[in-house]
Order: sequence, then structure tokens, then C-alpha cells
Amino acid sequence: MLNPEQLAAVNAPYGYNLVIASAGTGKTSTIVARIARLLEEGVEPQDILLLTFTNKAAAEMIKRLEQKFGKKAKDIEAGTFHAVSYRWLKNIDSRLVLKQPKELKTLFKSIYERRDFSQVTEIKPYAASSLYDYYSLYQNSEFIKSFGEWIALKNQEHKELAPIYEDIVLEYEELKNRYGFLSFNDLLLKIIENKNAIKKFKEVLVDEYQDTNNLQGKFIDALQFDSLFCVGDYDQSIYAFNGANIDIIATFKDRYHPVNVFNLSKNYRSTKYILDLANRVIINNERIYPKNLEVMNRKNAILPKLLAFEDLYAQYEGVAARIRASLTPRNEIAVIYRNNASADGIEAALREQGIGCKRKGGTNLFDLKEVKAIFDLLAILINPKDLLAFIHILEYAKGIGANIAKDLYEALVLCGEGDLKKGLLNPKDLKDPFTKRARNYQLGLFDDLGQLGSKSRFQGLSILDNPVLKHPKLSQDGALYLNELAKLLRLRLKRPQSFIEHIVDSFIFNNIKEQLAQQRAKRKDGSIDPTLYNEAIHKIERRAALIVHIAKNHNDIYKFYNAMVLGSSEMVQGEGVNLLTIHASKGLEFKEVYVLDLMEGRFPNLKLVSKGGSIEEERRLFYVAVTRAKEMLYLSYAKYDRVKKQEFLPSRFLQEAGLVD
DNA sequence: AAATGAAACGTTTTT
DNA sequence: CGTTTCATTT
Repeated sequence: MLNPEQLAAVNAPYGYNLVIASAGTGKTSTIVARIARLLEEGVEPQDILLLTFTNKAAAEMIKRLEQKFGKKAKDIEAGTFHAVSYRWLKNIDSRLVLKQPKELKTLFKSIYERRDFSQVTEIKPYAASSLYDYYSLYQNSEFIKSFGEWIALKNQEHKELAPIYEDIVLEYEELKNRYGFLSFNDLLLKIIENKNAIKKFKEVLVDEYQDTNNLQGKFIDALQFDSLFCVGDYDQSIYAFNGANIDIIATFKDRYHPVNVFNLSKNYRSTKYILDLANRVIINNERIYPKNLEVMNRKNAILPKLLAFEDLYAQYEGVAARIRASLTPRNEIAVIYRNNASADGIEAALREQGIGCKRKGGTNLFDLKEVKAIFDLLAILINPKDLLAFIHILEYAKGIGANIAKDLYEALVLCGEGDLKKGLLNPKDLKDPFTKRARNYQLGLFDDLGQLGSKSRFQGLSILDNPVLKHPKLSQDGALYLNELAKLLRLRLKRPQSFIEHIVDSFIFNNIKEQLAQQRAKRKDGSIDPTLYNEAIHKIERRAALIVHIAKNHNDIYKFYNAMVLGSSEMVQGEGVNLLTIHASKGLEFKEVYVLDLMEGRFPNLKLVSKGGSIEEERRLFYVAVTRAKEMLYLSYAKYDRVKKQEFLPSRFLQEAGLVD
């Protein structure tokens, strides 16, 4: 049932509509009802675009609409900015390959490391990783200045270095292009470039509008629509580090004419005590518009409780003990923290007390070597020129490192006329596929590659006639790996599930499995612990089976691969108590909430504040954290860290909340 | 150029 | 604590 405020928003005329929806005011229901109304009015589902912050949020809203409208709700264009961009780009080019940010960072770093900064200035240059982060932030926020200009303006001390930075970025873009990689940012940038390829929508709805950054803002500008419906809350903007620009929601009225602004002020989620506490703290931020929340939840109001502990680990144990004693169902309890570093402590304490829990984010499935290997093999299968995946796989062959792998890659691409797979299976018979290297030798830039070897060094391989086998430093193992890779590539498969099954059954994957298990079972003296070894093998096989299982839900191999890149962090495994960062908790609600590590320095995270963050943003984080709670809220801190021998003061937010003096 | 073992390092948040 | 980097040997 909708209240009059919600109804007013739902019935807004076509045009520019902004809904200010504070925490717990039924934002999702309002968006769902708005879409329902559009459908009832006869708007075609495919003419509605719903942009959300996570794919899970989009899926939930569509699910609710399906209950009322059946299958037709699935035709609504819905998802994150990135997921939707990907879907559209796929219509233009069906073979896109997304890369994990971590991988791209490695590529970036390899370019960075070839530069010499020492001649230019005394200033210590940004580390490769920071420079990459700055570049990503630049892409998300700046459209007029060049990267060099932008970074020079941001930090005058680096002005001398800016041309080098800019050159690195240029080369990075070039390489990314050559290897056929797309980053998350590229998805949006490409859509903005190709805006004519996108059809016109009747209405575009944007959820979590306060966390829109300039790139996403530009994306919305690139769309054609009759009507725009944005929903957000200034006090819940917590993505400044990703370029989220609070001005976008604040200047909505100035950028569009005429606008209708709706305000949802009735909070259905939390009790009065919880809301009062949240408001006492957020009031310390400058107000853009007044906030008078009306409390609708009047049941069992329990006072929020401060939990103070002498030591960090006493805190984790204490919170776990409380959860064990709690009568609330485990999956309605959440433990929320500012920094992922808090997660291990609380997870261990919960496990120790036999309490199941599920963690979102943190250990990405993709971070596991065996999972990475599966997807690298898949990448080689579907991307004709994936250098990084090729190097990663060949590095498991004895006698091959990054350098030889790169030689082989370039030679294969040369023999395959731009296609790695062709170079391996149907190579042009070049006398010397390593000419590039030889030319460098003539310039005196590199050591001699040595005499080309003979292909007949190797026997019994099905790729015996491949000219890249002439590489003088290629080992038996290396040749064997290339041969096995060729066998894998020769398969003509369709369904993602068969792809993954064949990868998992392959010689290469089993060899990698063996190597990883041995590594993981190694004792200090170098011997292998057989129990650990069997355990490791078992774990790897279970994970491989999990990937096969996930693949069953997909029909298109490209879509499957990219869905894994786009959505791997949204997957959660396990049952029980929810462990989340504040950022991950956005949009969720729980009956009972614990906020951990409320110490000055850690939360607010003052290191970040000094590096360009802001105390206001930290305060909004606190606001988001406490407003996840429906009935019970526990705020916890420790006075001392025994391991780091560090004393803590309670967070200033606890003072502002009136819980400590 | 690769493999191995020893030492240092560092820890923000997400699509 | 586990990963990343460095130094040494082959």
C-alpha cells in the first residue's frame, strides 16, 4: 500500500522528476509502483530503462514486477549502468571481452615500469597502482581536460611528471585496444561515443541517483527519453572515491526545466530510537534540504546500545557471543564495518562459536588461482588475441616465464595474421616468426635470441609443423603446453557448460591443479603434507564444479564470461549472519545490526580523509550503516589493539550520537 | 631468463 | 598472513 507522498511520485507526469527518498522510506516500492503504472498506461516494457547500482537490485525489482505482469516484465531494460551498456554494445559487436580491473592494473604497471622519472624532477612519482586509480577516477569525473592537465591541477607538485603520466595512459589505451580488452569504464565511454546506436526510451529511471558520477551523468545525457525519474538521498552518497558527484543530485533543478521534486518522509524501516540517533549525527553535515522523517515503525522499540571493549579481539568475541545469544534469525542479523580489515576478525570469532556467516565482497572468486586459470583458458578460447591470459597459462609450464611467453604470443599472432588461435592451429609457415626480436637485436637493444632451434627437437606433438616451435629457449614442457593448448582450442563447442567442462577435464587444467595443490600442501621443510594435498585437490575440484554449475544458466559463451567479470563481486556463498562493508550494505535492511570498530581513525577513516576524502562522507557512511537496522542496533568499539600496540579513542560519531562524552 | 628462497610489505570503499 | 619484491643461483 502506498502513502500519499509515494503515490504523488508514482503518478508524476512525464518530464523531469526527482524523488528525494531518505533511508527506509519505501524507495524500492515506489520505483516498482512507478514502473507498474507505466506498464498499465500501455508503455511497452522495452521502452522503459531502469538503471540501478547493483544488478541484484535490478533483478529484485523486475522479480516484483513479474508477480504482477508476468514474463513481459523481463523485457524492461534493467541493470547497472555497466551491465546495460554491455548489453547494448554487444548488439554492435558480439565479441567483447571484459577484463578484471586487477588484470588491467597489471598491464598498466608493466607499461609504467619501463619509464624513467628520475631525470625530470626530485618529486617521488605516484606509484603505478595509485596512478591507475587516478586515471580511473579521471575517466569517471573529467571530460574537458586531458589526464595530464587534470592531474597537474590536482597536485601541482606533479606538474613536471604530468606529460609522462599522460604518455603512460596513452600507451595503456593502445595496448588495451590491441589485445581486445575492455575495462568497466570503457563500457560507458563506448556507449557515449555510439549514442546513435541506442533507441529512444519513454522513461528512464535512475536509482541511487546520489551516487551518480560525471561519467554516468554524461551517459544519462547521451540517452534519448521523454521522461526522467531519478531517486536518491543526499545523505547516502558514499561513492566519492569513485567520482560520485553530489552536485548532480543537488543541481537537478538547475539542469532540467521544469522539474517536479517529490519528498518521501515516512520511514517504515527503523524504530524511533534508531532514526533519532542517525539524525543526531547526520545533522552535523551541511543541509541541502531539510529532513523531517516521520517514524512509522512503532513496534518493540529497543534502545540502541553502545558496546565498549578493552581489546580488538575481545570486541569480535563479544559481538559473536551476543549474536549467539540473540533470538533473531541469523540471516536477519548483519555485522557492518567501514574497512574490510575488520571482516577476518569477526568471521573467525563467529566460526569459533559455531555461527554460520556469509560474506559479501572480500574474497573474490576470481582471485583464486584455479578459478583464474579456468577463465584465462576460456579467454584464450573466445578472445583471438588475449595476451594476458596466454602469459598466465604458459607460466605454469616449466621453463617459460613472462618473456618467452610474450615472444611466443607475438610469433603466434604473426603466424595467425592477428589471431592467436589461428596461429596455433593453422599457422602461416614463416621461416622466422621472431623477426621483431631480431631487429631489436640489430639495434643493440636486446641480447641475442640465439640460433633458432629445430622443430624436430620435439616429438609426438600434433603441432609439430608450427614455426613457433623454433624458439631457441622453448623447453619440452613449454612445447607440450602449446600442444595441449592447441588441442583445447581445436574443440568446437557451443554451450558455456561444455566449454567449462572441457577446460576442467583438460591436461592443462589438471596440471595446474596439481601444481597449486602441491604449493598449498608444502610444509616448512619442503615436503608435502598428504592430508593437506588431498584437501587442496578437493577444494579446487569443488570450485571447478561450482563454475560448471554457474555456466549451466548461460547460453552464450561471451555473455557468460562477461557476466562473471561484471557480477563476480555480487555473488554470495553460505548461510547465516551477514558480514558486509558499509558500501556493500547499501540498499539492504536487517532486523539486528552491529556496527564494528567505531574508533577515531578507523571510522572515520582519517587516513582517507587526509588523502582527499572528507569527514562529511564518513558521516554519511555512518548514517547509511545505522539506518540499515530495523529494530536493534549495536555500536561497538575497542580501546586497544594488542597486536599493533595501539590505543584508540571512540569515534567522534559516537559522541555526536550522544553515546559517549 | 627462470627458479628458488628470503625479506619486505601493507591494509578503502565498487561496477 | 599472505602476497609481492629482491637476491642469488642455475
